[in-house]
Amino acid sequence: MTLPHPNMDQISLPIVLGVLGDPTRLAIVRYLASKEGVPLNCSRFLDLGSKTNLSYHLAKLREAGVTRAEVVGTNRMITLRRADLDARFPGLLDSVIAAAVDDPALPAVGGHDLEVPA
Amino acid sequence: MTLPHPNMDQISLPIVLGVLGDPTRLAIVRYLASKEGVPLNCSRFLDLGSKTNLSYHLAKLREAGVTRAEVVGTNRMITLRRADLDARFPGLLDSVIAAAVDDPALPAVGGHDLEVPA
DNA sequence: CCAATTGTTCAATAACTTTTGAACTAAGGA
DNA sequence: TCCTTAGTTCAAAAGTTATTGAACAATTGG
Repeated sequence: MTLPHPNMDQISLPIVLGVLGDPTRLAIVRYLASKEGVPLNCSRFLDLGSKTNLSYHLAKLREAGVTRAEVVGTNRMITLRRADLDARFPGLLDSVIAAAVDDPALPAVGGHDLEVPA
Repeated sequence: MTLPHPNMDQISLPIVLGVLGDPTRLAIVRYLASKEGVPLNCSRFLDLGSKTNLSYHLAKLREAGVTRAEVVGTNRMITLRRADLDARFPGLLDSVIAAAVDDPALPAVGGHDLEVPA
């Protein structure tokens, strides 16, 4: 019931960079960073692709050690592994996120903010 | 006689990350960083692969905007585009290089330091 | 001019990555 | 229990990337 994650010292620089070298995954990371602290479930990202495709990209991010996925009922709550990444590769995540925030070519998540109903 | 390079505003974050997401190319960048200021020709990197394969990887780095290649006689002198990368993605190159320096899994360049003969 | 040096290009192949749809599992609510 | 919601797995197809060797081009030095 818990999903496999690398532990901190198993996180590899080339693998992390390779995984981040994809617009869909960079958009996921950017969105996670913009909602840091809030755990988000997978369907939050459906703007970026089909359910199956997101399952694939989210697995890549998790297996690389970029995100953590917690199983909560039928949901998987996704968070950035910021502390681990900062410890392993100081400054890397911050600079990637800062650059991603400014990148108009990346696809966007959101629009249909279902919260705050009335 | 001059090779094609993207100009600074054409350098793309996902492409740069993708290109750096390869151990051979990361090793090239790490070595360039360790010799910053010194322009190096391609054969400096032959420890990392065949001539043909290096030509491929060096072209990837150049086309992504990570390196600059100047034609000098029959040599191509390779340098990191540090100023451009720092301006476009502040902190990114520094954090990647710092992490690469500490990565024992990356292949190494050097050993046969031909300089300083006697 | 000839030969050596430096690096590129080309075509082939091998190996990986991305995307898709259909089928599936697992939990939760009516 | 049955239905819905959330997400995974699998296999196939499509696309991309990495690696190789042989052939090529350009410059330099003898």
